[in-house]
Amino acid sequence: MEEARLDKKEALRHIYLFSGLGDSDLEALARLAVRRDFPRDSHIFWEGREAQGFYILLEGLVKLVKSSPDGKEFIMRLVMPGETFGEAAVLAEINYPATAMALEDCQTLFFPKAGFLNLLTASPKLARNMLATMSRLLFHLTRQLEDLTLKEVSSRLASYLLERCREQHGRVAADLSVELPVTKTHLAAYLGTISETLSRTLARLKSVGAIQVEKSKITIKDPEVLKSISQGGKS
Amino acid sequence: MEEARLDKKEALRHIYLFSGLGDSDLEALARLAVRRDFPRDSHIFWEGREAQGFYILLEGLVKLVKSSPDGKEFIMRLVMPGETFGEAAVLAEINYPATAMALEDCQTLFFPKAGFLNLLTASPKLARNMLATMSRLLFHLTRQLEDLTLKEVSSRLASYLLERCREQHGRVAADLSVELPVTKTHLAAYLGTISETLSRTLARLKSVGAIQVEKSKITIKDPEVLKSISQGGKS
DNA sequence: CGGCCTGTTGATGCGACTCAATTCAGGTGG
DNA sequence: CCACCTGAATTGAGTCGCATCAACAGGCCG
Repeated sequence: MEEARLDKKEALRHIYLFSGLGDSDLEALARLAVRRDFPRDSHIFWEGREAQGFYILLEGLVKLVKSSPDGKEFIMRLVMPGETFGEAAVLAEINYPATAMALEDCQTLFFPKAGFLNLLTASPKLARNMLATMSRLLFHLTRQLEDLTLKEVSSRLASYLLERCREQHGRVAADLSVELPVTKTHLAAYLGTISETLSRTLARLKSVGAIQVEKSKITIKDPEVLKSISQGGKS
Repeated sequence: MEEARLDKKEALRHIYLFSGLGDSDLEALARLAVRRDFPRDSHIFWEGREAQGFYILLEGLVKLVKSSPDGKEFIMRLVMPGETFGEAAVLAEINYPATAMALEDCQTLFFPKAGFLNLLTASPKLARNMLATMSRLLFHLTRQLEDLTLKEVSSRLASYLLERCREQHGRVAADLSVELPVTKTHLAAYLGTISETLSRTLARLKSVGAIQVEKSKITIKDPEVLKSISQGGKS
């Protein structure tokens, strides 16, 4: 038991949300955290349900989705290891705004609402980190909103590829490759479209020499063209 | 000067973000706040600029917009008196995510970033309020994202009307009227469309007997039909 | 009166979703 | 090892929603 808690504490140290916290805070968080694992394709929480707490993803891949009555679904966010999800619902009296589902086998830490709120009032640093985290989320959502309303699919795809490239290599240049973290069908749902359209759009980008596609690895051949398309230039 | 500060302090008491704060916190906030007024059609801040601080709208109407190179614009949010805007950029090291513009003559209070961050660490209650505010913003944005990706214009319009009705009357029923806070062109930009399409959609809702339109006052005639349309039922 | 802005209505075209058929890859079991 | 099945990806044809372009009516104000 002691060992397990120490492990948890060390793991927490490397989570962005908890960076810079003192030992006593980390210890309290470790005591609070509950290990919860989810098999592939299982649901972690449902949109509209009362929030019990939030999660940190240790290992695996999670999608946060909105779905419409007639079966279509939109992926709000893909959660990668080290990131948190379900935070928003903990802090206001609101329900989970989306459904969370494990796309791979997942290991998470769960933080119950009440206990976490206590820690939050006790630790100004934690509160600051939380505010920063939520600000970045907000920023991300505004970007998505902008893209969906003002840009067409080819622009959104180009933006996505450039962003991923920057994230994976720190820069954008010719012949750098981007590995898609999910299937193309999922990517389509993330970009607010459907797999058929994504397929056609990828083919179009390939035909103008902007990219090269093999399986789920996409290689950027012409960054300039891609940038121009991402800014709304017609493809 | 003393009088002015006392006035400011009293005004702050009724802002949601500051509710439940102690006198000393309010006083510090009042000392920090700077009165800034903006004439109609003037810009308050620009997307992409470094955030200096955030604002509380005391009087007037503000739109937060994203605009594309080719002139189209999308209204992220309409800010009403008592609400804050520009908060997100203060807490993470990010720039303003949208442009703020006064749609009417506006009176605001401005809170410089550095000073506010100090207060934030000193007052757990303020931090909690801030987190709750941002959570609600996040919730609102996720709803917008959902609507834009999964619903068509008629559904979005119906949702908007129902929401406004609930907000203005506390309930939804036949013969309740909704007063649009902005021009129809602005509403169109808020719903992610253009004025022509909005005009046609309103006409269609009117022709099926769901609503009645006079100037900027819209009366709900058939709540059931409206609800059905808002959930994606074809109009 | 003559601009100017808002709103409405019509005709047209484009982007993207739908439906359907086919191919392909991965995994399973005989 | 091959036959089989399932889900993913691709491609084509048809349709629809909505943006675009254009013309015009009404209200407001200098």
